[in-house]
Amino acid sequence: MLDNLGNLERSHTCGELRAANVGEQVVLMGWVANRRDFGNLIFVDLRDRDGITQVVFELMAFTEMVQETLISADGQIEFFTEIYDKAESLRNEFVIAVSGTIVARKENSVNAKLKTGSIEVIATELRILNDAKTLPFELEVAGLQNLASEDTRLKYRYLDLRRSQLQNNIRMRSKAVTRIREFMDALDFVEIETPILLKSTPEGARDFIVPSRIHTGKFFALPQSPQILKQITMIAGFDKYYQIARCFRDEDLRADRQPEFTQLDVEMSFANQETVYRIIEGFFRHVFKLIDVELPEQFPRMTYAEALRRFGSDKPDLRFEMELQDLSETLKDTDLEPFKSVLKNGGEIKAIVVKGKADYSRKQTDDLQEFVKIYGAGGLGWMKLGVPIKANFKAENLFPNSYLTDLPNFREFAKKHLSAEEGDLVLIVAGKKSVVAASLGALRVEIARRENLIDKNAYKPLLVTEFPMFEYNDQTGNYDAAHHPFTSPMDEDLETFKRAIENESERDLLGQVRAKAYDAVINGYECAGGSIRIHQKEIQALNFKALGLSIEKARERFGFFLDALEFGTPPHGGFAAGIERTCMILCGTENIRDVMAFPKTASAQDLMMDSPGAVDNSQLNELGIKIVE
RNA sequence: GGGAUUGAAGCACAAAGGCUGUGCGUCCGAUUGUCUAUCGGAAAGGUGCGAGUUCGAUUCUCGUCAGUCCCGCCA
Repeated sequence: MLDNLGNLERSHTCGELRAANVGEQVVLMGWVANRRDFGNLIFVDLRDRDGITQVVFELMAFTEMVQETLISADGQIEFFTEIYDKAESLRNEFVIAVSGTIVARKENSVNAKLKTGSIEVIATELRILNDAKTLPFELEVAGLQNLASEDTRLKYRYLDLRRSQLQNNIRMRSKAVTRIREFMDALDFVEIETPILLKSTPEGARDFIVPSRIHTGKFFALPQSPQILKQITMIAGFDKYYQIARCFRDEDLRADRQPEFTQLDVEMSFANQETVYRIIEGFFRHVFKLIDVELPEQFPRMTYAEALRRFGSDKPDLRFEMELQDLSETLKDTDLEPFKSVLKNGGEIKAIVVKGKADYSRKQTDDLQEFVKIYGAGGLGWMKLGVPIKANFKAENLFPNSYLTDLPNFREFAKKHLSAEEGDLVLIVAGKKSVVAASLGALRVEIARRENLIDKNAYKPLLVTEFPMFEYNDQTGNYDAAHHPFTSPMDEDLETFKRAIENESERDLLGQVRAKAYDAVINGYECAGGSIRIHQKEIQALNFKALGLSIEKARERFGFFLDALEFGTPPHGGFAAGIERTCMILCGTENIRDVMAFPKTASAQDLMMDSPGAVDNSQLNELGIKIVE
């Protein structure tokens, strides 16, 4: 029934034949994407990784297209019963090999939708290399409104991956990684592999842990990132390190987050921020050429503080405006609640102006109200600068002196303090600074999405600099490392840093210390992050103290690293870039699963292989592990 | 840990407190210029699972499972 491949070899892929190939004998192999049966004439769309080529099977060779080649010299019509019967038995996703002649299609039967649409293959031999069951879902059909649901497609991931979109994405990713290697190699970086089996350090994200059989009761941990090891390659004198490194974090998933992911991990000796920025910029510039996008030689820069102030986010999407505007000063004497008490408690009042959207309905603003509540905002103030002006708060309380007392004066207020015009919608959030930033920053992005304000062809990179060194932890009352515990404070803030540590009463100064830490942001995605590290043990010791980590604890966790730091550590720094997030932008998708061959679901399962799974008791016994119910 | 949302034939989707249905796919037949073709016919089989309300639930309620998105989390 099925044929053997035998010694047949493929001559072309299904995407490369053109009018110039007319007359050639070719051998194509691939999958049957579609079959159109006309009784004595069958068209098969043959698909491989490269594209689709139309193959023609005729019972009798008498069309004008093939006259010259297939009708015998004496004018006898040739019948091709055997091959034709075979062609009739073809079904979607059968794997076949076709030998045949390339002919030009007549002008009126050219298919402009196909790269190969000007030609077709008249089959002279057909080998059915494998059959296929009817697929559990359709791959790609013209007019198909919706793909099968994602869980079905994830279960049959190998089928979903046949779709051209995923094929293209995974190929793009491969090209990107190749380009990265080219780029790093040309700059004399050394690719060094670091262990996957590491030691757990209870900092940061949850570790995935791996039990040791030989050392019963002890565990390895998978790397959250090769941070310490890459720093050690600097101490080891490699000067420039890189790795395409798999990282593992046992945290909840998001549209752009999976428990395992890949980073370009880079570290350089004798480098300051500028040195690293040049590599980051160069790397992204090089990779984005894959999609014919020329990123600027120097990325725009913005401090963390400025990003938060203007955009309410440390990863602002610069493809659209709608910046946050501060009304705290303007309204400092207001009597209007809750603005008044917010200001009294050290909070702030900020607003965004949505151009031309004064016609938002009550339902729409209610929707937005609910949206900001997700981020902890108490509510959303709004002013619709239409005719008449509408607002969900009263003007007479807004200004204590009441030189503005009626509604039309909102117009002047909005014009003067927010540059808002007739027809605009003003949205206001008041509250704790962090809540205002989070809610209004998210609202800014949400509205841009809803209102289609984002140019899909724009690519806006940004370097966000001067990240804070520490984050206050409400739960423990301590300051945690905002980046990681080896990040260097900024030289300018070194005095503050020391004072905060030496005087218990000035501990809160830690919140003001800035780090030599930075992110690269593209289109609102954090695509890379890094820092200059501490290379002197005194500063490192101070930092542990700031983090509330005793010398003993620090030694227990990073003793080997502290030792290493004492043997002549060069100044060094680096970054890690998210391969998936970068590829998401290159591929124009908003979902990380679209750039990973075998992703997991939002609940961290693999539906294809059904992992994670149980293990045999014998395995557990060998590891000395008991499952507690 | 929490919130939102979805779950009906192989796939997608409409509908409605009482009968479910449509498109695609599948199968059979016809068909020599289609491009996911056209025409005719057929099969298949059901509202994730459990409980409750009800004369009656796919619809309402609760729980649970699964997908997606988000908050928390992600040094």
